[in-house]
Amino acid sequence: MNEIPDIYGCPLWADFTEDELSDLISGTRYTVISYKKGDIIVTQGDICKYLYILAKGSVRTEMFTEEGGTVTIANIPSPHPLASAFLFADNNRFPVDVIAEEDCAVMRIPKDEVLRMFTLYPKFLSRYIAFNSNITNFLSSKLQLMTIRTIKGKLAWYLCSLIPKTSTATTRNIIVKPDMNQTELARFFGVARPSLARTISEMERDNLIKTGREGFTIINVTALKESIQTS
Amino acid sequence: MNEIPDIYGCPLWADFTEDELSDLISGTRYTVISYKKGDIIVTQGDICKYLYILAKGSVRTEMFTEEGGTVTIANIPSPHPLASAFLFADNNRFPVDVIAEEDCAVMRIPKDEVLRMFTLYPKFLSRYIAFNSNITNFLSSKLQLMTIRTIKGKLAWYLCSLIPKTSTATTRNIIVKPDMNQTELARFFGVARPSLARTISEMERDNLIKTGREGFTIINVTALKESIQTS
DNA sequence: TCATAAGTGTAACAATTGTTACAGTTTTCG
DNA sequence: CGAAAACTGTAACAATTGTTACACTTATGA
Repeated sequence: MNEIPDIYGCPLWADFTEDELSDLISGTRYTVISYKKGDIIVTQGDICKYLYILAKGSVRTEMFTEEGGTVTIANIPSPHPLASAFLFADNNRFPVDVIAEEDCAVMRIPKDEVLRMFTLYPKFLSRYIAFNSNITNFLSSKLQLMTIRTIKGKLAWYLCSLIPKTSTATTRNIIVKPDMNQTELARFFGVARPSLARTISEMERDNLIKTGREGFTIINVTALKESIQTS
Repeated sequence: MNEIPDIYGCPLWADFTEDELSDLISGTRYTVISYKKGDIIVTQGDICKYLYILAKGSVRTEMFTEEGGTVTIANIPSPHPLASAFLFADNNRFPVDVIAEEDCAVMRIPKDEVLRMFTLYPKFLSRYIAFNSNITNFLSSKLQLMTIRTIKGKLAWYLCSLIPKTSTATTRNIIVKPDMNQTELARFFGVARPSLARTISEMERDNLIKTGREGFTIINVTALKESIQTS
């Protein structure tokens, strides 16, 4: 395990004790491959026969990280699985290139070994499924947001999603506070920052919301929800 | 099994023989619940403790329940799993309401039973993982498309994705043929049909592509790829 | 074959968002 | 505290896309 020290934090065995992990790894057939900065690790169209775990370095790709990962061509840092969703998909080809952004070490576990690990370590199976499920959930909500056409709709959707469940439908003047500032919110929505600011002003003018240091105040939940338009 | 005839075609056991499926189902603890049209099957925020398989009817998922403020996300036909990605996710709460679009029958398998089925039927496990992986891949490519801002970029991305792998980067005049007409393509891109037609005209005018009965002719692959902008 | 439906090309105008620039406010940190 | 940085509000203008309408072409089926 000394050769691959960085994989401890990998979400696939995040909740394992050191002994469990040691047990899991030592009984598994795998290879570790090093890449120089700029090397192509996998090419678009390659068939995915291994579970790839980035142990060192970072790679450049258009894939998604587990949570908060953006659509952009982003650096996936180690330790992180690289292609967990392609290994068992019916179409198991990489849709993108994966390129070493710096010197990398990649742990490569054959598909049948992964299946064996599933049967021997139910906890690993759970984590694997949970990991992919998390990605699905992240992508779903991201896609939901993207299908809303207008900035007004996106903001309304987002603010509504922040309403505590204890509120009733008729509650007025609900205060919600995003954990992002306006600039981050604009990037999250995929819109230009001044455009978001303009929309906020308009919604304030139309008495849908109020803004202040405490966050956003939703004046009329029903009216706000009605301003969500998906097409 | 007579009570739940429609689940045969469920993708989770699409490749099972009738005997295998019979074996799988008969040894499993589950309940079948009927809903009338309009019934709420699950509510946003509910913790997902079961694998839900829609055996009869169809459902729609909505983001918000209050009258007037509903946004339909998707219609799901039977037989289809309803929440396979939420059952094992770290945040295992439904993000949406699920409402019966017509009279429905839902097969409900407890989480621990699903785990037991995984260990007893590796084939079922494979299908379950494949199913979720397929969803992830579908969502990824959909989201990738949605993040391209311009119609020109979307079309360029799509046409490039249709280029056969045998073509080299320098090949010119590649003919690709979408399996959708212009109207369907516009809906696929999430844009208005006349807007797509206008963009096609502009790209023809700019000598990026040609159109004809045989499909699209990509005049210059490199130039086309450069017109993909993700922002 | 011919009437009808479906699909496509185009134009004028409206609506929305992006871009750029700048001023005012708030936060951070030496 | 006070300067610098980060953040926010706003405006003018450009770019893109949506909406609506209509003519034309192609496919379909009685």
